[in-house]
Amino acid sequence: MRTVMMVAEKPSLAQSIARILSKGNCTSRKGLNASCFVHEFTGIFQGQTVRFKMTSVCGHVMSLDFIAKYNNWDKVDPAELFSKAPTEKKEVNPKLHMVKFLQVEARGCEDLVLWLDCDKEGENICFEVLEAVQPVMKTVIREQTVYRAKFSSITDTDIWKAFNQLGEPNLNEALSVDARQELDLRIGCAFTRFQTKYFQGKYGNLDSSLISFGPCQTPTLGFCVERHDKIQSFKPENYWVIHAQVFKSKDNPLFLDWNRVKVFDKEVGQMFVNLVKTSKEAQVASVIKKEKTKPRPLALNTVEMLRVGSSSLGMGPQYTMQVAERLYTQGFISYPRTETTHYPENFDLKGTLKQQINSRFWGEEVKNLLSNGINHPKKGVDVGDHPPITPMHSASEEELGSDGWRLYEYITRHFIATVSQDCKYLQTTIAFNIGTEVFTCSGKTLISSGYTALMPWQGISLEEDLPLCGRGDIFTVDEIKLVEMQTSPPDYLTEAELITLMEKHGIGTDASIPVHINNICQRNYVTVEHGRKLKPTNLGIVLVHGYYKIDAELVLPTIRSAVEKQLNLIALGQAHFQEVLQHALDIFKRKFHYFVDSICGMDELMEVSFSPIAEAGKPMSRCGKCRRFMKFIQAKSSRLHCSHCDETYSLPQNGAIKLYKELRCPLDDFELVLWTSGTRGKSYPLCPYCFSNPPFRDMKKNVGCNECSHPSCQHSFNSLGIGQCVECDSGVLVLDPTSAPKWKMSCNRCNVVVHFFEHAHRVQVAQENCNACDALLVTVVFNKAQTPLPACESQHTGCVFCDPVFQDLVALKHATMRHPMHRGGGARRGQGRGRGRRGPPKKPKDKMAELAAYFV
DNA sequence: GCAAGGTC
Repeated sequence: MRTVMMVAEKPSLAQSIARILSKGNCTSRKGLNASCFVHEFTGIFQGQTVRFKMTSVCGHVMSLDFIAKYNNWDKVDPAELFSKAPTEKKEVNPKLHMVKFLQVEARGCEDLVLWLDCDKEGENICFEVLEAVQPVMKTVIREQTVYRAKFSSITDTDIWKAFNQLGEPNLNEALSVDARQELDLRIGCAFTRFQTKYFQGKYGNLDSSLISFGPCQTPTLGFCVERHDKIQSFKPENYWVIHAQVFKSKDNPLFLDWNRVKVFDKEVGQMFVNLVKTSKEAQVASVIKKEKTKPRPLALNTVEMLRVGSSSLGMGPQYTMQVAERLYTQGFISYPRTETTHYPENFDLKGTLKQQINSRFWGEEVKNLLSNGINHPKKGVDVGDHPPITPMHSASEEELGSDGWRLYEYITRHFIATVSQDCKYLQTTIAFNIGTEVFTCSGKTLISSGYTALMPWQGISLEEDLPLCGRGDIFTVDEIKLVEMQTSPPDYLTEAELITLMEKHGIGTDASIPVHINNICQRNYVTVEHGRKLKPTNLGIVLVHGYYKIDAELVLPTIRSAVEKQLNLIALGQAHFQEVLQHALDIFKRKFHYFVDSICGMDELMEVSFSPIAEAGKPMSRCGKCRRFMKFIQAKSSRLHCSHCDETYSLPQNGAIKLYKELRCPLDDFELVLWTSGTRGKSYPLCPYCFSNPPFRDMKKNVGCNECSHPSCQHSFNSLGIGQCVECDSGVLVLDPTSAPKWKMSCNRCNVVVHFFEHAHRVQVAQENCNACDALLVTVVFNKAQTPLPACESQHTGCVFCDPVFQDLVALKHATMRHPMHRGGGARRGQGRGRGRRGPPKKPKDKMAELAAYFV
């Protein structure tokens, strides 16, 4: 039978669409990557009975990157990233084997129906899918075999409509996304690498190890700094108001507001006070009663949820999304990433409501709504992506956990509020004439609380009851005074305000806004203060002021919208992909060169907040080139700096660094340093030069002497390696010569640490191998008086893994069980991830012979 | 190590 393959953007949509098209009659199975499902059913396609296979991807299949050699920060000039550096598409998540999965499922299919989300990104993913599956699909001679389904919501009507009006994927829209990806990659990486390297090499106490730049994150930071500048430049101003107090009966005084509100001149204020004081009476000029409405909220979309999460629940946007994601995958709420604020026409409002009928918190309101009739939701915007966020299932706090419950509670209350009545209240305003001036006071009385019963934090604050009175009534003036006040500065931006600004200027999307905000926090450009207000750091301020000084467009929110306008021309078929891309790259390349040439402008600002690298840090190890002391700089990313050679050498992070006995690397003469991790007590020496410039082809970057394959150096794993790691596949257990008297060997790849021979006087790796397991033998020397060795021997040479004499002196514990020597005989019982038989232990080989071919 | 965009 002819098979039709259909692909959606995510597993949940594949399921929904399959359920609709198969009328609930499909069989489902897991795909080979365990994330995606395949739903199969029989149906009619182009008047023929066919087999449908509905599956999905997980967002983008591919992502763009430079080819590997252009990802070396030390060897590539960032300017090359604008044109010279080739890019390639890589699988977003190689572990998912998405291409393979799609190919396995598509093999033999005759037709492909693309059900990706109906936006430009979705269109782009269509072609990613297409490229993966087309080579394996069955070739048939037919006018069209690839179809695009365009749906505006996930409802039976819309899905069937889309199915019956299949079109074709839009290449231009997909290309506009390709162009956006390439621009973002080239521009972002070029600026980020240049800034990072430039400032890292120049300032010692920078508090970020990465000085990133991006067309979304930089304007986001810009908003925060803009507010900071407003606060800084704020000049308080004095102003004066008249406070008036009147009464009808003395025990019920009324405080009135002046109709002119305030004046900025004290003399003028005093003049008005004098005019007012001519009268001892206040005459009621009018009493106006108005019925007012506070409207129920629109259906909930992502950004509104993020705003409320931040402002009312105290949860940051990134965290709110994590919690929402969990609620969604557990089936408690609908899909949490949507811009839509309008329920689809056939949305089951009552059904959704009924699920909440037994809640002890809002069950009563729900019952009332169901028996008295629900209100029509307000008309919102339907962007055609996903329905608004609603509860899908009743839940309890115990099931969801504290934050999960708080978010669920909000989403549910919000949903019920959207089908509740508006809040209605009566506003009474009494106007008084006192002398020549008019004063008012107003009060509110509730007519019906409506939806605010569910969202009490939005309830109107009721003021004191006003006295009953009518036009012409006379009150006694109790007090008139001129009060001096001061204008106050604005406060730092709250996350909620920032989200609003980003949304308004089109910076990021519902899904990426939290990521950008999180980025500027992680890079230490802003800190989150009390009340989730974002306060820029010195670094953040200097960067933004620097951009303003050099090229303000780099930080203005228009940077994105201008580019997007151009990209849209590609999508509309009015401009060619290459033309637009080249044009934009050209502009940004020039901007980049201008920025590089003008960087001293930013330096002038940096110097105020940060100290030059030459002044920072303390002398530690000697440079192999000039034999002078290099300085150890500990700020954010620790490194060594040689002020004489003006070179900076990076070091491993998250641990302590100290000089290693003034020992030197035999290759470059640099003095070795010792890295010690705090928690696991692992340590290894490293050469500051080799760490960034691996001397051997098989040595990775950023590793210590314990992974160095130098054939004879006393610190390399050739000299100190004992045997294959008991846990990982590629590591070697290396003796830690600094660990005495609590001797240990640790894996040079993973976290395994093996303690042995406590209190031994000396532990040395011998030349011979163990006959049984091929590991190198170890010679241990104990103090004669306290030796744990049999027959008061003070010295013994044997295999750490196999020698019975050593058995009680090596704390191999569970790790032992997986060593080749101890395999079999049930010893591995309960040891979890069995890997099956492995090859013989990798003993450190003698590489002397290979040396010539080896050196780079 | 870098961007922004999908999604898990």
